[in-house]
Formats: sequence, structure tokens, C-alpha cells
Amino acid sequence: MSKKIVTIKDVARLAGTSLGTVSNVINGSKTVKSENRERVIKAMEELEYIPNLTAQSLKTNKSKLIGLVLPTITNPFYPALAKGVEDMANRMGYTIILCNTDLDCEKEARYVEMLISNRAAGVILVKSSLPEESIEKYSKKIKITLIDSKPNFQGNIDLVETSNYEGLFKAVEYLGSLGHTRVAYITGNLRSKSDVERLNGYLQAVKNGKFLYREDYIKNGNFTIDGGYKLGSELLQMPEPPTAICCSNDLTAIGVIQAAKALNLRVPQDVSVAGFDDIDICKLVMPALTSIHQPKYDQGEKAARVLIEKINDENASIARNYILNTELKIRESTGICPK
Amino acid sequence: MSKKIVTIKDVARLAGTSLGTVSNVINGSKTVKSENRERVIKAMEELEYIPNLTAQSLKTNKSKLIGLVLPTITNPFYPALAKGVEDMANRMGYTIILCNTDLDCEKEARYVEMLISNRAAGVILVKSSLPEESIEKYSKKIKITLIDSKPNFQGNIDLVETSNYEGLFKAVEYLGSLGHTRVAYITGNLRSKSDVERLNGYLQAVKNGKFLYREDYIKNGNFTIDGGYKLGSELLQMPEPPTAICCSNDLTAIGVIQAAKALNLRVPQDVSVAGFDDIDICKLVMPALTSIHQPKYDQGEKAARVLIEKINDENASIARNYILNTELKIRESTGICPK
DNA sequence: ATTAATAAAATTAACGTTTCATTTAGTGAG
DNA sequence: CTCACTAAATGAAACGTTAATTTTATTAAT
Repeated sequence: MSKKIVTIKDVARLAGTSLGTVSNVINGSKTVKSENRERVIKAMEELEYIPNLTAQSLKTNKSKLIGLVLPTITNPFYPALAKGVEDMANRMGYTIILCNTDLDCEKEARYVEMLISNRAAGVILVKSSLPEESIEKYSKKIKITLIDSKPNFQGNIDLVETSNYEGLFKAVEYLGSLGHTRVAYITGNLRSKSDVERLNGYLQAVKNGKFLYREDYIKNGNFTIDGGYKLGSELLQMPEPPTAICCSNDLTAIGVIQAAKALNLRVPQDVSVAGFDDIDICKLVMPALTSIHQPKYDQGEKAARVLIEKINDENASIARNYILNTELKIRESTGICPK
Repeated sequence: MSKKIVTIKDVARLAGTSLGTVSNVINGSKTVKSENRERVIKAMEELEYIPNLTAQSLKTNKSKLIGLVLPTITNPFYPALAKGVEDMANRMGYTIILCNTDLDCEKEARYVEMLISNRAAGVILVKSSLPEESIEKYSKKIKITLIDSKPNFQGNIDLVETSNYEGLFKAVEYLGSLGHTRVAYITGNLRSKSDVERLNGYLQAVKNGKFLYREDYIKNGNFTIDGGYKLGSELLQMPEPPTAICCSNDLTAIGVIQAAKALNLRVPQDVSVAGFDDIDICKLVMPALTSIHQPKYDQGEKAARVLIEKINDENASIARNYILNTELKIRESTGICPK
């Protein structure tokens, strides 16, 4: 095997110059004669030199890597967001390391420590479920930007989020305008701020309007189709079932629709269903899913930009907070209240 | 800012020992007295020591990072595969760096070089569109495992693929058994072996059976919904349109179904549609999509295992080739031939 | 008790870079 | 043709580790 590694030293030898000069060429320093510069470049090409970023990072204590830590890569919401992060990061000269936590807090911590260990320049945590003190601790070792953070997080850390509260609020109001009074809600795992905010939006809307507030109209879900199916079944088989069900994300809503179908209920004639996120699938399922649109890609872009700006600007120490807007996308899964 | 970095040296000082001893503790060497070991461990905890993997990798010329380079993270097929890779890699002590090429060959090359630069131990290339000589070149610097490689690739490189040929063959045969004779096919970009194999499966099946072979029943797509929509429209508006359309992936098939709907054609009564990959969405769209199932997760797992085994076993130099089976999942989008 | 043997700890030289302090070469003015 | 000065190139130290070598401490055998 013995993959022989070409170093700056080999390049220097072939070019007939010192290592310092080669390094200067690589880093674009002005102080190297164009003749020598060319010789070095030629030597690099000839030897197929590839710089060793680990050595470089060790020496300079800088790197062009940023981590993106997210809950569930298989929920299409996250790839869309990840793409926004990746595109922006690439544009700004950074590479992302994508880490999938499976909503497992331990795994999330391990990933962040791995990123610190590998001296990544920063990390974007999406819907982090790390305890606040861990985030605080890690933030001393690596620049952090949060997307949809923990509830009540106060640290000096940038935050990008969407108007989750308003999103849910508007959805419930819209259902009210269709005549619904019995509107249920299925939450996520309530471990992220965004999820709590969505619940709050629901609660506020229900209390504001002419809705029936019942505790058993609120179910704790887990952001999955299966979860939605199970809880949707429960809700729809209550003695006084809701006529509309809002969900903390689209997968849950899809599960609810399946549950309705299994119970021979028509959507939206018998029951209305709304999701959150507006993933691409919404337009493809039957009936097409009414959903609260989040600017996934923009969110990713924004977070990447904010993080990298922080990385580049050594003295910027104020925490910034960006809120992007949601928008209700009305499709076929919601309709006027039956009866 | 000044994030102060705790090194092995600081730990040694606090523990009242030499760096060598600390290093031995970290690497679990047996030759350190349990009393000292404890002191070191305590010091590490107290200082919140996090090892510098760049330094370690520089010194040992090893790392626990592997790259996963794939075409389109937003196609749900890839996250499912990625999860298989990630789970297996984690289980074997490795971390993955996920890279998304957008089917851009330049970007793919940049990513591979980045991985080499960062001294990743290996890389899994999914449906690589790199020229063969590039792969050959890179394989001298980093261990490579291919998933669904370039056509005709012959290098000494492990390969994991699925029975693409048989998959398409069986699908066309099945359509034949439903009475279809005019079966069209929409390819992908034909830049990966898997895609070419699928086309070959189609061609062979058509030539074998009592099908009508027409060149204009074969369209070159691009693996996207939009592509499927456009080409599906074209096919369905031909003077003698096909009665069934097979697609190189599910997204394309979904596009075709949308095109059919837009033309007021019913699926499957007027036209049958089949996809490839069997992504989760297949069960959710209406009508549910008949598709050729690939063991995405298993494929990822297998590739990760093969790669890491190769990394760990320095002398293993024979290339291995694994073929996983496809399976036709019959759902609602295919039916008996009209008329 | 002395020596030989082994166990444990300490020391030091790398790994491939960058960077800073030097040295050498190059230029124009007097 | 020097001198002073600038430009360019060189050399060596350092980054945080590991691993090989050397030193010191401990144990066993005579």
C-alpha cells in the first residue's frame, strides 16, 4: 500500500527553493519572485501536492470546517435546511460536516465534542436538545449558532429562528374562519424552543377565539408519521372528536391523514388536518397538505452566514437574533367544518 | 475572545507527571500505575480537556473520519442511505463527513480533495460522476469505496451496488404481464453505472418480450420531479403514447404522475407508472407508487463496513464487489393495460 | 546485599505546516 | 564603487500530539 505523502518539503526540493518560499506561494504572499513562484507551482502540479490541512490547522489554530448538527436527516425538512447551510458555507469558503443526532442528546454532545476535537471553526445546532449549561460550556471552545434553540436560552450566542408562534396562531385562526371550534393539536417532543412556541401559538389562538379548549385535545407527539398515526387515531376515536387537527410538523400530519383514512374518515370533509414546515411532500400527498411554510433554505443560509461572520470577526461579541417569517400555505387537507 | 486551549501539557502539569504519561493514559497503555492514571484522569476532567485530533492525526497519520460524497441530499433516497453509513461508521468508531455534490463533477472533485487534505481515512462515493482517471488518482491518496459506480470502472476499489439491471427487467416484465406492450422509459443522467444498468435492463426486457421497441419511448431525464413532469408530458402527448412509463427514480415517476393528472389522464387506468428506489414517499403519494425497492440503508451500512475493514486491514488489497438485491413493490400506480 | 531483570516514568524527536527572525541578493544614490 | 536600503529567500522554532529511546524506580533472584 504505502501511500506516499507529498509534503511542502518535497515541493521545495523539486523547485530548488526553501520551504518558507513554498509556504509563501501557497498563502499568496506577495514577497516571492514570479520566477520562483512559477517553479513552485509547477513542482506542486508535478508532484500532485495536496496541502495537509491538519498540519495547517494545528499551526494556525484556524480551520475552514463548520459542523451542522441536526436531529433527523431522514425528515426532508433538514436536508432542505442543510442545503442552505452548505451553499452559503461553500460560497464563503467553508466546508460543512453534517451530523445527525437522531434526537439523542448524548449523541449530540459526542458530535459537538468531536467537532471541537477536530478544531472546527464553528457549529450550527439545529433544534438542539443539549442542556443549557452544556451549550454554555461548549461555547467557550467553539463558535455556536443556534437554529430553533432550547426554550429560554439566554447565552451570548447567535440565534436564527422562525415565527413559530405566529405560524400556529394563524393556522388555528384560519381553521376558525372555516367554522371549526374543536381544534386539536399534536406537539413534537417539546424539547426545542420552536416546538414550545408552536404549542403556545395554538394555546393563545384557542383562548382568543371562539374555540373549545380541552386539555385532551393536546397530544404529545414525536415528529414522526407513526406518532401522528397513533395520536391521530386516538383523537379521532374520542367521543367528541375534534373536527380539525393541527400538527407540529408535516410528518405527523401525514400520519394523522393516514389514521383518518384507516377510520374511513374523509379529509377534509370529515376532518381537517394541517402540518408545519411545508416540506416538498405536502404538495404530493393526497389530499395535498395545508401547512405552515418555513423558509428552510433561507434559514440555513442565514445561520451559516451569521456563524461565519462571527468566526471571521474576532471582536464581534454581541449575540444576534434573527426571526424569519412563516406563511400559511392552504391546500386540500383543510376545509369548512362539517355539520 | 481568546478561547484558551487546554493541552496535554496542562494536564501533565496539574497531574504532576510528564506528557508521555498523559498520552499513555489517553491511549489506554497498560504501563501506567493506577495511582497516576487516576490523577491524570482527574486533571483531564478538571481542566475539561478535549484532545486535539488534528495534532493526533498529524502525528499518527491516521484519523477516524470518513467522507460520504453523494449527489443530492434533498432526494430522500440519499438521507436513507446516509443513515446506514452513519450508523455503521459510528458503531465502528468513525465519524462521517457528509458532502453533497449537486451532481456537479467539479464540486465532487473539490470535496474529495478536501477530504484528502483533512486526512480523512476513507471516502464513500455514491454514484460518482468523476472521470475514471480521477478516481484512480485519488485512490492513491485515500481509501475509496464506490456505491453504484461509473460504468466500466475497473480499478482496485471496493464496490457496493444493487441489481439495477434485474430490477428494471422485472418491472418491465411485470408490466408485460398486465398486457402492456408500449412501455416507455425515462433515464437519469446516465453518468453512473447504476443508471446505465437500469437502461440496459429495460432494453433487454423490451427486446425479450412482446413489447414495441421505439427509440422515442426512451427519454433522458435528470432524476428530478420537474424532469419527470416535462418528459412525461412529452411522452403522453405523442400520437401513439405509451401505456406504461418506467422511470429511473421515484422523483421522476412522481413528476410523470403529475403530468398525467395535468393532461386529465388517470393513473393507472389510462397509464401505468413505475419508479425506482422505493423512497418513503412512494406510499404517501396518490396513487401509491409502484417502485423497485433498493435496500438503501443496507447499502450504506455495507459500504461503510467494507470501507472501514479496508482501512483497518492494511494489507487487504483485493477489490471486493457486493451486489444487493432489488425487489419490485407493486402498489396502485400500475394496472392492466387499457383498451 | 548485590545484581540482573523488569516496570514505570521522563525525555525527546518527529509529523507538515506557518511565521518570525535572519541572512542573502538586488537596487539606486552619492 | 561603496553605502544604505529594500526585496527576497532562508532557517529555525513552534503548534499538540505520539512513539521510540533513555532514565529512574521497583522487583526478583542469587
